[in-house]
Amino acid sequence: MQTQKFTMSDRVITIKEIARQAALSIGTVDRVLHGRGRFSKKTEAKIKTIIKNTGYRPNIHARNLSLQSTHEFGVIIPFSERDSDYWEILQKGINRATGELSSFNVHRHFFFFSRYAEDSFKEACTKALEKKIGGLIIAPVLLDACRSFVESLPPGIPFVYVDSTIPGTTPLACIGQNSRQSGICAARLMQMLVGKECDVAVMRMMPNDFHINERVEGFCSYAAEKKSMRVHVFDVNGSCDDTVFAAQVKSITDEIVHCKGLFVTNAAAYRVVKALRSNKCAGMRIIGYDCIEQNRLFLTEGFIDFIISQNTEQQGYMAINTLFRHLVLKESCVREIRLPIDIVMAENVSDQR
Amino acid sequence: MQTQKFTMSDRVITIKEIARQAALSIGTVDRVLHGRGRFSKKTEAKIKTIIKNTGYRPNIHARNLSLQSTHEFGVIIPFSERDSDYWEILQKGINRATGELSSFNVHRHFFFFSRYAEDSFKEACTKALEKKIGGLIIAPVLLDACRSFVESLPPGIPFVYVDSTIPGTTPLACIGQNSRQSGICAARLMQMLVGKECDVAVMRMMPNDFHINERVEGFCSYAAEKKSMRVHVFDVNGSCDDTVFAAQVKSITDEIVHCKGLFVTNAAAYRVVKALRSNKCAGMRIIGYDCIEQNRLFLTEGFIDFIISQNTEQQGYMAINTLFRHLVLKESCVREIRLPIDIVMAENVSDQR
DNA sequence: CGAAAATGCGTTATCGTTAACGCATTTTAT
DNA sequence: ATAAAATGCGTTAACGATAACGCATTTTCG
Repeated sequence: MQTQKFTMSDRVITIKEIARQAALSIGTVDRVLHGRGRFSKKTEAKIKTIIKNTGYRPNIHARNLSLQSTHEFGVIIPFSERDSDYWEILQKGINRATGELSSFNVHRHFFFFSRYAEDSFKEACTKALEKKIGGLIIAPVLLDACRSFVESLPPGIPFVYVDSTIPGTTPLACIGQNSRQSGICAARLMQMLVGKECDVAVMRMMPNDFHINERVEGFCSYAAEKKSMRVHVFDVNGSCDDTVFAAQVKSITDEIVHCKGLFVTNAAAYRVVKALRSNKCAGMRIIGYDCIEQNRLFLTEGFIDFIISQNTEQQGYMAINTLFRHLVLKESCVREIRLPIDIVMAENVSDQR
Repeated sequence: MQTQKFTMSDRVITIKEIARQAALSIGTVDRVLHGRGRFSKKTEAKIKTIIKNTGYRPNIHARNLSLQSTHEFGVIIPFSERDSDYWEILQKGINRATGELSSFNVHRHFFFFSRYAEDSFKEACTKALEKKIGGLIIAPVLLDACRSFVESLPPGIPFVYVDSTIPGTTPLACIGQNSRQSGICAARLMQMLVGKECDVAVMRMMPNDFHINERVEGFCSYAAEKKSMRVHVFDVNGSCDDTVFAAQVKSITDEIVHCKGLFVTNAAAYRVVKALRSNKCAGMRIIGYDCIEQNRLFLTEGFIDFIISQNTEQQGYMAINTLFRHLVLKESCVREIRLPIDIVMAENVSDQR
């Protein structure tokens, strides 16, 4: 036998059982449970007491069977521009999760915006609301626009932040990584690569958002504290095409040529490698972010030494899962999920997601 | 509205719908679906055709509601002995998964055995079968005993391997890590720590199972290929108490004192650190395995440089999840799950599971 | 040949939750 | 004062899958 029926002694508490104990009908119990009115204060108290004492938990199967409902989740994230293939990985995790939950009729709808245009964000939000969505996953990269959106959100629509968070707002959960600590990790690894008493360059990718600043700060503070590497920070605009990008990199080549290492503060490490390739910076150690395909390739080929992974796929997966547990299973959830800082190199990239 | 009812156009295929198309009753359809006899070849063919064409998938909620069943999973793993606190982490993952699945009445039952006693393994297996279990999670550390057990298993009881696998057997899935590759990772990291042209020691923990041999092999082959470190392998018995263990380590101190690094091939790194502490091996770089509490502590305190994590917690989680998806949701699953090789150091240990 | 067994099917109650509906009372408004 | 509205409850039909039960036919076998 693969399964066992409940025995009598198991005492599963159902609505019927509550109704029996309260000497009322299941209809009344149901109305109290859902606060749909048509009951007296006295009955409400009586039933709620029984619910507490028995630890009643509704049967999800019966609920879902009865409700016959689909669950539509909205996902408001930047679309993949040149400097943010990153978001594609998040989509993968979201798709994996919704795939696993297809039996529950969970569906996701993407609403993309441009990180550089607040209006496109607002438009994405409007479209999401039009879709009669049950919950939202939001990448709060545009702080102000996002804040005013979530504050205007009708109550009862929960939202989960991925990537970062906005203080003072009330998400169901926020899922992210400790950016400053990841910068510290990068510095530690860099120091191992180049040894102490070296010059290293940091490419602060512009526009420098919250994460990027934190990463730079973490990196620099480690170097300062350990009195090891001399850090030189350069600002590079990442929102341009490859030619312009390469030109930018080339223009600072002379200043970084004496550096033994280079820390690229976002997923653009592969672009830097391409730009440097034909140059005199051969042998320079490179640490970057995010396990996107191009970075993986350069890792295995030895052009990039380390990639710090944000576990983005897992972030997407957990975001959907959090909404699911809250909305479908009606369970409580963890409010803050910190994902580990994954260290990826040529030798362990293959099994990395 | 958080949810939407199906519209007419959605065309959800139910048993009733199949019965209608076949001009039969739902009872007959059900009997065909479950192969419970009492139907003609002709009706069987007719119904199976419709099922294929429509892509019918049973509604899990209705099924589970109707079956009113609990799902009992057996977990056959070594108990935590001195040298394998490792298995406690697996338990954590298993408990996390079963916690999340409590709404589905999924329960796990642990059956522990000693890695050093085949009889205790057989006893654990017998007890598991007595419990009328629907599926099994097995740590196949005792190859022969395990092989003959799974071959004698009544068909219909699926089993999932964690930690490693046994060729030639037919598990539902096997979940593990590429041990050899993890040894290569360790070697790469070690080389970064000590530089080339160094002596390093490997503590091959005995009894040396499959994983441990693979790790050693990976480590040595990297060193040989890169023509970098000179590797010295020492066998150390891990299945003894701290005093005896320390004595063993002490007895080889003279031979390893010139080594700049030490690679401990299982979770016992913290024991080695303790044994070396009062000794002359200060400053020796240490790389070990598994994120157990004692190793985490020594990481943060700087006595251990790197821990290769097998993601054991996740292994436990995925094992339960695999059984769940197969037995409860009746979904197909991935046969081989390779978990990433996680690199843990002081700077990223805190967010690591 | 005739009783017993097997075959091929339909009908129905059940699982727990939901929500529409119905029906007395009681309260509110004109 | 009286119609209209609100209150407080019970009843019931879904939702889809399952499996027990029943009832004709047909087959098997002594």
